[in-house]
Amino acid sequence: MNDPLLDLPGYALRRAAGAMMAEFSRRLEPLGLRYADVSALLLIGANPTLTASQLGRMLDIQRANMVPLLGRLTDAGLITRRPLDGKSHGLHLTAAGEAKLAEARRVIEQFESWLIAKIPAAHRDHLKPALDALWRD
Amino acid sequence: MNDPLLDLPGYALRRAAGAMMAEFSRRLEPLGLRYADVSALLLIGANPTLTASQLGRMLDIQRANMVPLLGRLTDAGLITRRPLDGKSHGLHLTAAGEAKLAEARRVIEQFESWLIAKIPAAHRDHLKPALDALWRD
DNA sequence: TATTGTTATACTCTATAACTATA
DNA sequence: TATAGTTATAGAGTATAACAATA
Repeated sequence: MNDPLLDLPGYALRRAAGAMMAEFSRRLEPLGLRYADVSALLLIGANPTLTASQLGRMLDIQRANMVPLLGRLTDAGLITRRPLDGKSHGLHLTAAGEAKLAEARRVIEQFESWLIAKIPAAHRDHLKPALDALWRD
Repeated sequence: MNDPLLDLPGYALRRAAGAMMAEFSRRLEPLGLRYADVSALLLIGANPTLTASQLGRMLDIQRANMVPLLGRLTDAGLITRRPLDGKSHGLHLTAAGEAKLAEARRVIEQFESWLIAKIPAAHRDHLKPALDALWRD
């Protein structure tokens, strides 16, 4: 079977990302979290009083789509919202949120190690800078 | 603003893939194609008499989800289906499909060159093998 | 028995427009 | 005027179960 897609870096990028995110989601399932939830928890934990809009900009998620995400985390008792002024609300981890984030950090650490280990040593240190050039520049 | 996500290769992979697929989709828009359409056209063009199930396995798309995709390509007059036996159908490009694929190939070529050019030269040759290790092994 | 093509369905993710209230 | 938070909605992508017909 002839597969011309296998020569294309762009296609490899999409398939690799899909495979890795599927694996990451599988590892997060026991925690009852999706990967968007984890990235939000990480940023809220690292930046107390972050607002929903700021968080959305950092994650490149539309304001409107933050609503169900933050609602989910709030319903799960992982975050609270405290008014900063009349229109903004600061996001904060609850004790349960801190605990869940600690669990998530362990999953992340193991997942990232596993991901890196899959890459042949000769190419390993080049992946992160190459990827960063594709989305941060 | 503190962003611990920026240290994670897995996060960079997801964001890079998202950014690149968004750009690729933008470039395909004038052709009236999505990237799944293009990958299907490429594989059908390279493998006459490929069946829908075989194509789905190569693209890692469920059989059921091939139906709307191939229906779209058929409605656009880009492919035809000819019975191979009582239950399988071989997929073939029409003349319009060949022409559209030729256009798509030019878009792909320019896009892939642009993508590669974004990567610092020192890391450039390492990206494809690193990505392949993540989804093909 | 396994596979092909298909229908139906549901869930996730993403994008846009519009509204209210506040800065 | 611009921004924050929200609602509603629609489009994609993806996953599962089930079915009839055929290998």
